[in-house]
This record gives sequence, structure tokens and C-alpha cells, in this order.
Amino acid sequence: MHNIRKPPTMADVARRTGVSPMTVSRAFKRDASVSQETREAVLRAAEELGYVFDSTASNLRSQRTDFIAVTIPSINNANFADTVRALSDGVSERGLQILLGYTNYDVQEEERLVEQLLRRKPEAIVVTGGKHTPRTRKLLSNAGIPVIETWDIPEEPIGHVVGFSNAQAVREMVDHFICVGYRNIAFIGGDASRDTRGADRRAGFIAAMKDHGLEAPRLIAAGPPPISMREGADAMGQLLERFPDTDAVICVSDLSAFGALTECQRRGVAVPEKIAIGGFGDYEIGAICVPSLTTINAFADEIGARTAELILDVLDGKLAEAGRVTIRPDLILRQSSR
Amino acid sequence: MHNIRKPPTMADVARRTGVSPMTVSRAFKRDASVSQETREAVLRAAEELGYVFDSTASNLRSQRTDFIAVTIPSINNANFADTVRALSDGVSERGLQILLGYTNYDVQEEERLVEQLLRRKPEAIVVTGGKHTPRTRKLLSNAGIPVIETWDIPEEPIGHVVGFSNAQAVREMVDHFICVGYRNIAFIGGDASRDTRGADRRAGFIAAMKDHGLEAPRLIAAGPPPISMREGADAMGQLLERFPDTDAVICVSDLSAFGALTECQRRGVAVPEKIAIGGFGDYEIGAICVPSLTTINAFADEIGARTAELILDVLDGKLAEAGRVTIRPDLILRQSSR
DNA sequence: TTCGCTCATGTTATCGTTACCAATGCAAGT
DNA sequence: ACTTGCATTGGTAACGATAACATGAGCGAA
Repeated sequence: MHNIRKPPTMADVARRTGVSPMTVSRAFKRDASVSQETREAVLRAAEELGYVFDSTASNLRSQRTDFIAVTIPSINNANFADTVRALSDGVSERGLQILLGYTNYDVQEEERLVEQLLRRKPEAIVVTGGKHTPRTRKLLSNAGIPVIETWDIPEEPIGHVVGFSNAQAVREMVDHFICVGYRNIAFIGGDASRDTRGADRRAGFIAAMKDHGLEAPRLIAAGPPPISMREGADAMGQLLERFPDTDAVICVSDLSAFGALTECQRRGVAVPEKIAIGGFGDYEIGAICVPSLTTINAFADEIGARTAELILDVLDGKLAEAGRVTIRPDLILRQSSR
Repeated sequence: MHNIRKPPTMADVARRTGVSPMTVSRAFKRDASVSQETREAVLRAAEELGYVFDSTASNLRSQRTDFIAVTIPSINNANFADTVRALSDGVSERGLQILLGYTNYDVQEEERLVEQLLRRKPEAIVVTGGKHTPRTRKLLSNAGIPVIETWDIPEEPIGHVVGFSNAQAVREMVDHFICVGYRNIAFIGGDASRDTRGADRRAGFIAAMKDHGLEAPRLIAAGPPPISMREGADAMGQLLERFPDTDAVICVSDLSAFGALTECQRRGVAVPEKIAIGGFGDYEIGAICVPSLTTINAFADEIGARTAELILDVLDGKLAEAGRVTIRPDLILRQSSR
């Protein structure tokens, strides 16, 4: 068993190539000044030895990790996944790697996660949402790295922001629904406390109704976030029983909207003739299902892409003050509503 | 501006507390032997100074990163997300953190990704699938850490395996379909080359048909993987036009199956009366949509959970030889088929 | 020729923590 | 009293790369 020996280091590669360790180090960097032939010789020797570059040592000495820390509420959500993918693609060409964690829509969990992530010394940290515990805020503020809050317009931003107003987005749907004649409009969401974006959407709904002189008694809380298709279906069942005169319903996401739609199908309630349905997030399902879902496109991928651009600019020192990128969500009218 | 000073280190915390740096180090470990009062004093001083533990230094000196590297084909797939979440939950209680990357269903991309991940010196690496480039195999074999292949039963496993036979799972659906009387069965999948699990499912379909003495000419390739709802709908359109006598179709995933279902709805083709549909993966949508989808539950979350257990066992030295955890997928009969 | 400049490479010290070993104090056992 | 053992703490060196600086060769311009 000759495999017990320790893995080779740069010193081993240097010895084999007949150069100094420093030259080996340079050969592994893209831009470093090494002659073509030396680099090739070094890389060949490295390959022969089975040498694998050790980031941990590099990280410590250079005080760079090339990590971008990212927190999302859930790893099982296509919207956040889109954002992370675009963000990852945007920064990877500069050799930056995403270090991802999820909070389960819980600010305490977020606090633990942020602390854990900061220990890894990322170059920047991206958090989803603008509501945090005081300690999370403090940790982020003192981290000495760019902080980007996304998917929201925080009242008191910590650093940079790439987001949109959830309340305003829903308001536009309410305006449209009222404009085309719906009056008894309901809202299906999760229990308000945890999912702050969901809570903002509900608040936007209530405020918009009020501005049109309408009450908003039809609020269905479908359980702890994240609520998905099953909860949407259950909530629609409740809604149809408790408020049979409802003529439209706005759901906190396309997933719950689709669940609500299927419940109507099971009960033989015509959509949109008997009841209209609106979703949020422009998930793929809303474009494909029959009838297709009226929804709001929040441009999840653009949030990721713009966040990536912002990070690169900040790291390049091209951005002096705090960035404020505001995304303007789009109302998409489809078959599930007039 | 007094923030220019360097961030505090353990030495600063030690000085403030009146102990040695070694004691500070111990205070930050769960199990280390430090007196209760010393630990509290250290942590208090750390909090006052705004000290943040530096993993990069710890990683180098202790030769432990507490990373578990994971590669998945796509970050936008609920099945893989389920696996990653269960895996993450399973290892996080031991302080292990997932370092995630995605390959876009491309083995070359996987090779780059694996190399990048190995540089971070993870404690173990989990890859999705059992087909890799020769260099990827070599990198994984020589990494000196546990390697776990998942979501597949590789012909020549590199190390441990937590998976199932994609071909066998589809075979069971074919057997059932034939048993209840379907004969003109089609298969909708992506172009074979990239998504190896999808290719295995298609191969399993063809082999199963052959075993029943049936040809399998109804193969619709819906484009480059990953294929989703849109591609499923397009493929169903093609299928209905090219093979109008098809009485059942098996789709490479529930997403394409749902897309296919919606195309039937748009064309007024009754499911399952005119054509039956089977999916794969037991996504939430298949349980909720109308009609609900017959599918195969591959227990994505269990794959993650069992992988986590396996990793902990191996790291504890409780597992001498290579682990072979075989998941047995479940055929779930729902409304979209007899 | 000589100066100045660029390019390629080498030398030295260091990033911040912790493995390893040593030392101390105190309680219990002989 | 003396040993034994455990709990707690400290000192020193090292993990493996690279920042910072130094060196030498080559080459064109004055």
C-alpha cells in the first residue's frame, strides 16, 4: 500500500519540474507572468504527480476565497433557483463560486446561516429579503464585504439592493382585476409571520383593495410557508365554502394558484368564468397549464444576473456608493382571468 | 474612519480575555475541554470585539474543511433539490456544509466542476449519476476522500453508491401498462446523449417492450435535456400527429408528462380514456393535477438522507468497504392511466 | 557602451488557526 | 504523605500557498 503517503504539494511539483514553488504557484494562475514552456512543464508535472491545487492554503495566504455567499429561503423553489443560477453563471466567469445556504423562511435560521457563511470569508454575501434579526444586521454590516439584499425593497438597506416591491406588484394585479370588473376578490397566502415577501404581497393586496374602496375580508391563510400546490388546493376549497360569491382570487405564488385551479377543476367550478385566478412568479407551470395562469413575472433570473453584475462592479471598485437596482415586475394576462 | 483596521483575530480575543490563543480556539469548539466560565468569557470578549471565526485558517491547519461537495445536473429540478435538502439536513447536525455545483447535464462540465470542488478539499464528494469522463473518474479515485455516486447504479462504481436502476423502474411501469392492456406505448424523452438517467429510462423502456414481444417505434426526442413541461407538450403534439393510434405514453419525468397532459387537454384528447400518461419522479404536480399522474417515486429525499448517513458512517470509520444502498422505486398508479 | 525597462524567476516571511506536547492544580485513592 | 488521574491551560511549530520584494537576463534607445 503505497497510497498512504501524503498528497503532493506545490513543493513536490516544483522539485519535479526543477523550478521554485513560487513559479509553480504562478503557473496555476491565469494571468501570472510565467513563460509558456515553464507553465506547460509545471502543469505536466502536476498532472503526473496527481497534484491537486489546495485552495485552503491559497485562501489563507491571499485572504481571498472567491466565494460568494448566498442565502435563499428554500432550495426547492424554482424562482429562487432561477436567481441563484443566473447569479452563479454571472460570477463564475470570474472564478467566483456560490456558497449556498437556505433559511427555511426563518430569520433565526438565517442568523445562524449568515454567521456560518461569514466564517468562510466570502467576497460578498447575497441575502434574500430585507427583514433580518438585529444580530444578522450587525453581522452583515461589520463583515467588511459587500452585502446585497434581493427580492425586496428593504426599508433600511444594509448595503446594496437588487429587488422589487412585492406589495406594488400585487397592487397592479388588483388594479387590473378591479378594472375589468371583479369585486369580490380573495387572497390566498401562508400564515403571515414567516414569509415576509408573502406578507408584503398580502399587505399590498389589502392596501390596494382599500384604495378602491373595497374591504378585503377574503383572506385565506393556508398554513406555514412555503405554501405550495396542495395548500393552494385546500385554501381554494375553504374559499369556495366560506365565500361562495368570490369572483376572483389572487394567490401568493403560481404554485398555490395552480393548486387552487385544480381544486376548481375537481369541483367543476369554471375558471375564469365563475372565478378568476391570479398567481405570482411566472413559474413554468402557469404558462403551460389549462387554462394558463395570469401572473406576475418578477424576473427572478434578472435579479440574479443584475446581482452578479453589481458584485463584479463593487469588487472592481467601479461602484462607490450603495447600488439600488429596482426590478419592475410585469403583469402577465393569461386565460385564468379576464 | 476607524474601520480600516484589520479584523480582530483569536490573538486579540485572547489578549482581551486574558488567556492564550489556544484557549480561545478551544472555546470555539463544541467538545473541547475548557471550563464553562472561561468559555463564556472568551465568547463575550469575541462578541464585544466583533470577532468572526476564520474558517480559512482553521481549514488549513486542521486539514478539515467540513465541506461535503455535491454535484447535481440542474439546480432547477425539484427531484435533485429534494435530494440535496435531505443530504444537507442529514450532515448539517455534524457541522458539515454542502458545497453545491451543477453540471448542466454535461460530463465535460462535470469534470471542470469536480476539479474545482476538489481544490476546496471537501471531506467527501457526492456526484449525481454513474457516467463520467475518464479524467473525472481519475480525479475522484485519487482524491483520497469518500466518493458517492447517486441516482444510478453504475456499472463500475468508483466508491460508494446510493441509487436505483432507472431502466428497471421504467420497466415496471411498462409491465403494468401492458398488463392492463396498453400495447401502442410511446416514450417521450430528451435527446439521448446528455441526460444519462433519461437515456437509461428510454433504454429500459425499449428493453421492456422487447421482452413483451413488442416493437418500440414511438420514441419522441424532445430536444436537449433537461426537458420540461413545454417540451413535453410539444412532444405530445408530435406524437399525436405521427402515431395517432398510441394508447399510452411514458415520459422521462413528471414535468414532461404534465406538459403532455396539457397538450391533450388543449386538443380535447381524453386522458386516460383515449391515451394514458405515465411520468417519473413523483413531483408534487403529478399528485395535484387533474387528472393526477401515474408515476414512479424514486424517493429523491431518501437518496439524500441515506447518502448523509453513509457519509457520516464512513467519516466515523464505521464502514470498511464500499457502501451499496439500493433504493427501490415505487410505481404509483393514479388517474392518468388504468 | 550604458542606461532603463520589461519579463521571468527566486527568496523570505507570513496568513490565523490548531495539533502536539507539556505543565499545572486539585481531588481522590492507597 | 504520595501517587494517580482528570480537567484545564499554555507554548511552539506547522498547515501549504503566495505577497512583497529582489534578482538577473535580454533588448532597444541614447
